Amino acid sequence: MKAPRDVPNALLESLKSLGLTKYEALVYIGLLRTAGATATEVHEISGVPRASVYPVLDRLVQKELVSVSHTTPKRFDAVPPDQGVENLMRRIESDAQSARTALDALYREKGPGGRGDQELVWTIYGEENIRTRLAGMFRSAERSVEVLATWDLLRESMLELLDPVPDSVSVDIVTERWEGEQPSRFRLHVLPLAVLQEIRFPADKLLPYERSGVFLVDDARALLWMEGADGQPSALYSESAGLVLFVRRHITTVTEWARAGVQ
Amino acid sequence: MKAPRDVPNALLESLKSLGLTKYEALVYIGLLRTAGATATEVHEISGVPRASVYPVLDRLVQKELVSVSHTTPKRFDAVPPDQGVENLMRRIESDAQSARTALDALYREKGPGGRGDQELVWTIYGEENIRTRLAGMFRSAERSVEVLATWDLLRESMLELLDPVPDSVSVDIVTERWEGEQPSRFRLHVLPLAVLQEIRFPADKLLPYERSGVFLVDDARALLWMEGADGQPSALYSESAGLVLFVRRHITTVTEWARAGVQ
DNA sequence: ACCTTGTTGTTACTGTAGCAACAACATTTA
DNA sequence: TAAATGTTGTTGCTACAGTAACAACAAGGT
Repeated sequence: MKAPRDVPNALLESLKSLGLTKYEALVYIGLLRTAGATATEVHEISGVPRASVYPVLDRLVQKELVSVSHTTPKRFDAVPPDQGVENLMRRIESDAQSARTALDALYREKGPGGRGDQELVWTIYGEENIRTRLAGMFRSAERSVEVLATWDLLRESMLELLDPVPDSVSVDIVTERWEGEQPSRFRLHVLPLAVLQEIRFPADKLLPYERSGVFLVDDARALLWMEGADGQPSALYSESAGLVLFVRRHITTVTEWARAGVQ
Repeated sequence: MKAPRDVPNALLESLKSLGLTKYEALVYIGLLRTAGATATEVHEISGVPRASVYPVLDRLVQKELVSVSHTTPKRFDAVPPDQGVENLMRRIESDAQSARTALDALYREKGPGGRGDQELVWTIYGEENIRTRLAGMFRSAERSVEVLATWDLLRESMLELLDPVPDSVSVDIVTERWEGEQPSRFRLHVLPLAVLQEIRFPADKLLPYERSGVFLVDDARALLWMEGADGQPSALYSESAGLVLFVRRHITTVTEWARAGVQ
């Protein structure tokens, strides 16, 4: 009779998000460590009240995580972890798939119309979301793409997104340094930009170096990539004249300053 | 102001298993159909109480499913469905991954020992689980593998599992027909087996044709593949002398009958 | 200016469902 | 009989579902 050794809380949370309850997780974990246990043994190992063990085991069998013996008393055994997790994931994947198609049908009903994008400033959370928004901007560029960003950000997230930009579109990139081959496709400006480097404010406090950047397409759509101290990226996107003008000025001014050696 | 058209219940369930609540699902669906809606509009579209809309939207932003504008009043927009679903799946996948490794660590602690597999009859649910058990049996075969199964089952699930059987092990396969090339690796017995074909019982009722089969390894470990009328496969596995002997007799008898033309 | 009207965003409260936890009891096995 | 098994019912708890009310603010009319 092993002790109901306590289980890392993170593991319980993970299993919960796979659709298990606390008890189901505890019982499954307990069974992994003891093959062929009776219900009472499961209770002792997992710390789950004995009366609750029976319905929990039923559910776990239903979810294909444990198998049952035909003895009396019944004995239970856990499916190996990698396969058990896969059994759970299979259901979720299938739900995800059907949700995707059903949602997509609803989504296509409405055209891209609506005042959605005009004259509003949107905040976008999550790197993935920002990247797809940027990809959409670049793909639909008609005249110009202007980029002012830290090298870290460019290298990690940007360069591949710039591939789909049509050839007829001019691409200007401003950054503080460049490693590796310089692509001829873009007009590249490597400038020692103070705004892109470490900053002290107030004078005695060093602000952490962040990945950041601004992006302007066709002088009409702008995106600001920000990154909080926690490393969570977020962005502002807008087609409003106000923000576009601000970004326009920002890029121009910073470039001019750097060129003039103001630093 | 569109009607809060009711949403297919299956979709709500799918989204719930991806970690959303009912309200979160309704609001997200509503936003997919109306770009840049205010909180009140979201309330009208989704049918979610207006007061509940605010915390729900907060959570959706947190989960990277919607973006927010910086106007007053705030306006909200949904991330496109395929990407939204992927944002949800990313979290789940990562949970699954960490769960897998953590569980595996626990799992390896206990050796394969224990009375787990001896003298007990186990029921295994789910085709995947049965297949992995069979794979394990075949892989560890030392002398003989005997298979008596319907052709449907053999073709769909079995043949690839037999690949890892060591060369020194004799493999006997009994089935009611064979399509395609006959492998020389196995001793093959194609016999018109009544047990594997349609059966009437009682005389006027036709039992549905099922995929079924019995498997015997080294005369020591047996697995019975059953399939209920609902098509859900399940299996019995045992190393007990009783069941092994039963399967031993079953295979022998059936083969003898068929050979003698008893039909 | 003032009052009205309607909307926004927030807070508090009630109801409900599913799970967690406990107690008691009938049934079987030794 | 004693011990363990399997079942039922009750209670508490928590997160979500749903309702009501309110302060803050803007627009419009007199």
